[in-house]
Amino acid sequence: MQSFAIHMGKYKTTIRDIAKELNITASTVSRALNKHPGISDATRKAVEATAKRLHYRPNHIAAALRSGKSYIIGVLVPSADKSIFPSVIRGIEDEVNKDGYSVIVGQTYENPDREVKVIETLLKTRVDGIVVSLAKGTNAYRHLRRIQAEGIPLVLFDNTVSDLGVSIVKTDDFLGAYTATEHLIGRGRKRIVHLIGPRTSEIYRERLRGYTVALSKHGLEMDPTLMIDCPSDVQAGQEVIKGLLERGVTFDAVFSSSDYAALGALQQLKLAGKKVPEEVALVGFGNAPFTSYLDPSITTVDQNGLQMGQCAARVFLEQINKGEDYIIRKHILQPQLIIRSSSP
Amino acid sequence: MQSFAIHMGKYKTTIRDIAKELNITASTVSRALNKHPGISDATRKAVEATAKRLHYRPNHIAAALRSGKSYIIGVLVPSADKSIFPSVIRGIEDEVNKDGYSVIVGQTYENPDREVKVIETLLKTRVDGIVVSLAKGTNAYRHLRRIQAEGIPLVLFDNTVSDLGVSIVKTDDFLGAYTATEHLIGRGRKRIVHLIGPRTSEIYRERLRGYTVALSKHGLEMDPTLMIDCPSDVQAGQEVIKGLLERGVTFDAVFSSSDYAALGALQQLKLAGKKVPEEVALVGFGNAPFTSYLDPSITTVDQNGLQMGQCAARVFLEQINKGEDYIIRKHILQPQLIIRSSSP
DNA sequence: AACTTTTATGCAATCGTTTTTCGGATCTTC
DNA sequence: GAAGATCCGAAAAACGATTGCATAAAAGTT
Repeated sequence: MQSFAIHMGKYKTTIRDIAKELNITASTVSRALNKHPGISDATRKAVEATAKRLHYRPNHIAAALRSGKSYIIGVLVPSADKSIFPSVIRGIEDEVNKDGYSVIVGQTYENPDREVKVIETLLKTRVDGIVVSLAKGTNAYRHLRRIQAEGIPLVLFDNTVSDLGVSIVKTDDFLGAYTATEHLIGRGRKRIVHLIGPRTSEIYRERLRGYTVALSKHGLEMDPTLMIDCPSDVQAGQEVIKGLLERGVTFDAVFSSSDYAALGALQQLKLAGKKVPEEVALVGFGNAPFTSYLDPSITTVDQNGLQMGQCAARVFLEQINKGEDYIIRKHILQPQLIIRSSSP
Repeated sequence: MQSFAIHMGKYKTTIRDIAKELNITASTVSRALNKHPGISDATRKAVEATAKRLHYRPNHIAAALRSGKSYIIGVLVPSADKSIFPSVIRGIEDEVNKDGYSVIVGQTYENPDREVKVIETLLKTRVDGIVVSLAKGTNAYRHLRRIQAEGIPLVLFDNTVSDLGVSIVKTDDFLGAYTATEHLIGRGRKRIVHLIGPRTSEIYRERLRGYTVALSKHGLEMDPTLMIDCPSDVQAGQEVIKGLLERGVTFDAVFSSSDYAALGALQQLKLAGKKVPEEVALVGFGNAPFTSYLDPSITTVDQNGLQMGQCAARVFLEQINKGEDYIIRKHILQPQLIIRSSSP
């Protein structure tokens, strides 16, 4: 039977099999395998040896059921392949893997309804914690409260909501935008267009605030015709800039709240024969990989997704380990302005 | 107790609670919830109603333990944020979500040892299937055989290995490379450099073959000095082209086995004052997002990651549903040449 | 009315662990 | 050599669902 089992591989050896082999009980095997104190070195070694010999593979599911810990955490992002999210996910994975956790990634595709649904399936899977960057359109928070109510550690990152009594890790969007705008002002630009992202999300409201505060601090006029709502994609950036040029609006710089819109802006400016950076300087936000490849390469604000992910993971692990009385943390990460050819 | 429970949220209601409430047994509740035949409509409705009222949430873990199905599948890729993998993952997710599966993504970072380890943890998690794109350096397949031995559906995609008796979904790399090379020849190019990717992976061997067959088919000389091994990253592309230019090698086109190396090549050519495409035409492989943003935008071979993901997912689902006697499938997807400014 | 069949539910075992409780050795210590 | 103390390990009860088998009631058949 046994060698048959090994050959077929279908039969799974359990701790009971190990126990039978050694004439001890399953409980002893369990404790030996988990290095509990109160098990002699001799039996522990024996158990480990036969476990190896029988190709024992622990059944996480059974362990999860009994102990109530699945060692899986859910990470919910708008899109796993956009913006900083790939790096964030990697950062989280790297960090939690060390403690034996696996990661299930869910994507909302910026759809609030899907956000609710995916969280529901994560809860059914009995994940040990949930790390979320909200969809841009999310404005109700029942699903998040439910997570809290279940007593499951919840960490928000990047696109967050403040007044929920939950741990948060995010970029200092205000500071990033402020620094970027000030940089343009320092280069002598007076009429700076700002492409505002979807105001439903705190991120873009903060970036807008950074822009306006920088202007007023330096005594520059705040012209509403230069502050334009613009989704975070290439096409939208193109259209907005095209509209400005057609209407004959004059401007000498563009600060876009996203790299994608900045790219669209760049394309449209080149098309219209405007020299970048000579006639119009350009700054994006996010340090997307392509920004450094463009011609000219574009100045942008780096958010360090890897670090954000690691930080979020550590906050999560802290909550897990502290249990009931964990402390709610707010980590505001410093963004960094990366100056490139579009605003030298 | 109950209202307290609802408020605290910590107490999880189980099927037993529902059963007690209705004076029936847990088995009936289970069957009602799973829409088994042989449960009257009346009790099914009643069960569903009280389930809702008590905020019942099925415990996937318990179900998984008993039924042996976790409804989780593992997807293993070199890096979730590179090349076609983001799209592939999305494609897989979209498809398997429909059937109630969740996805755990593992990353190998192109490290064969890590590949073995991650597969081991996926097996411990008792995933219902594993979908893998091999790391470039992988050349032993014990870990894959183990998956097969356990009787767990395995699907390889993109970077695969043929002689393992396992389902495969991949791009026709030969055809892609052949088409790309022929395209350059058709534009009158005679001395075409080929940047060969890591030959440990079948992908790059096939692309090389496509290149050579196209040359010989059109009676062009096969010059070894133009066929250069080159890792798939920007810097390597830069270095190789720089070396060629310094050594005074003449060439009028570059066909790179990866977009990243192509990008490096482009940068170096521009730096050296070579006009692209006039003096040197350029074709990449993979249709990475940035290729269309560059100046000039570069011609490349699109692999349609989304489709590949969906296809892999469907193959997997088919295996799951067929059970023991599933058929091994090989899907070879047609790549598409996308002609842009770098080789108009 | 006495059967067979169908339908709807209950009973109890099971999945593979973890964990609490408890009992029996072995070892101190006076 | 007896009373504790100390260690190891056994027994058994969970965890929350699924499922084969049994069975009672209802329905159908002649």
